[in-house]
Amino acid sequence: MTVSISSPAERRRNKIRARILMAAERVFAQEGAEGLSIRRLAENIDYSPAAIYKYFSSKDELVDELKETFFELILENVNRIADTATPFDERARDCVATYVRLATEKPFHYAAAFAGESATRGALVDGEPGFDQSKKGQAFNVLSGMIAEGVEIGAFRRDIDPALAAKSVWASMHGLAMMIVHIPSFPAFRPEQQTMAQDEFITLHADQVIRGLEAHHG
Amino acid sequence: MTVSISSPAERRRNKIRARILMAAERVFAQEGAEGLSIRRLAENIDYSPAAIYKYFSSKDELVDELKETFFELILENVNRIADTATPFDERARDCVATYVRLATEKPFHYAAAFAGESATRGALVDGEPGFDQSKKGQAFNVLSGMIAEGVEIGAFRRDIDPALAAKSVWASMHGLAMMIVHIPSFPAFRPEQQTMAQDEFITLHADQVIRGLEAHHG
DNA sequence: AATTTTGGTGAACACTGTTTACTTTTTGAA
DNA sequence: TTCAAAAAGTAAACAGTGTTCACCAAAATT
Repeated sequence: MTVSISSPAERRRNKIRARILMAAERVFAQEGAEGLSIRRLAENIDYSPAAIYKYFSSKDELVDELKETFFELILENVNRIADTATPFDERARDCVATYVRLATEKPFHYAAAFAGESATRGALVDGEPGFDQSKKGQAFNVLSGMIAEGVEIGAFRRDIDPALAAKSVWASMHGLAMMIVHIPSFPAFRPEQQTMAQDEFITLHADQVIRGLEAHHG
Repeated sequence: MTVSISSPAERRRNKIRARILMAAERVFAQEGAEGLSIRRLAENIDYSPAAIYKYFSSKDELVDELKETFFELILENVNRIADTATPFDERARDCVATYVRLATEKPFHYAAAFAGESATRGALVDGEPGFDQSKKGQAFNVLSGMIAEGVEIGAFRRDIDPALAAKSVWASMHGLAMMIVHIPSFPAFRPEQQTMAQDEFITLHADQVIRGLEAHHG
């Protein structure tokens, strides 16, 4: 980590950049990428639309920064849980559940974080250059590490390849997250249960996913 | 099923509707919803943009029909496999794997089928009115039925609620499908393995998901 | 045969992201 | 402190988008 010495000009610039991002964050969180228009954004901060382009080369770049910040939040939370002293199984389930819960709290961020990927730069597979640097990549590594631990201590099947299994688990998490994001009432059975059932269901799903990894010493 | 007797006028109308849908399907399959513009579409079939609106009330409605047709394909395939005489476990895994494979073959269709949901009409949860009529709903019911069968014959844990478990399994399938759709190289480790690894991985994932349901008689 | 309904159109509305040419402000150096 | 160069900001336009409206022609109904 290098502490970059910044000139006053630079600091001023970053301040405005941050102000743009803050305004963008507000409307993006509530209306998503389509609802966030450069013109509206510019008006919110009393600038002309063209001014935005002095700070961001495109709308995509701007949104990319919102997404990265969001995944930073996910990473922090997952990391914190992974370092806990609680029993292994509980920790694992907690990670999965937390990931999904955070995703559902900022549905637009989460959906956009994956949707835009193929369009822009090379994306989200380990081995890909820069993957380990991205917040998403780091989150994956935490998951992968936890699974490796599970295999070592004998909680998980011995024949599991942690990197492979991590991808499978991630896919399962991702699926539930996307379901809830796209269908807010998921997985409601009856309307009155909605939110309660959702939290319970996340735990159930996490359980199910982890169970698929567990070793069964008869 | 009522056989609707159609007047010549009606038949002509349906023919043109179908022609529009076909042209739309072509570009949608390759460029997605954003790439499909009413103006381009109109030009392809030598109509004026406004003409489209005599057949579809909006672009969303047009795209909705493409999505429904796509899920019809998924339903047919899954149904066929579910009715097979092969061993239960194999059938279950096959269903999951096939679902994911079809999704990845028409990535735009699949992604759009879920993305648009929250915006348009009420969506994709059993109990919701019209769910059982939609192709998606029917596919869900097949899955749910298969799990119920698994519980009955003792292949799956006795404490499983089929409707709940089906949602969890679906979420897991959905997750892998979306991962592959959004990140075509997923889950590649090294570039040269890409497509082979993808098919293998789908099977691995399906295995993992089903394993989470299985009973373990020690 | 007259009338109503349907099919089709060109032009416009209200948006979108982005670029260009231009002006003002700020900065760094002579 | 003056002066050139760089940065910040803007209005206007470009090239798109989905959609609507007024209008006309053709087909279907009465």
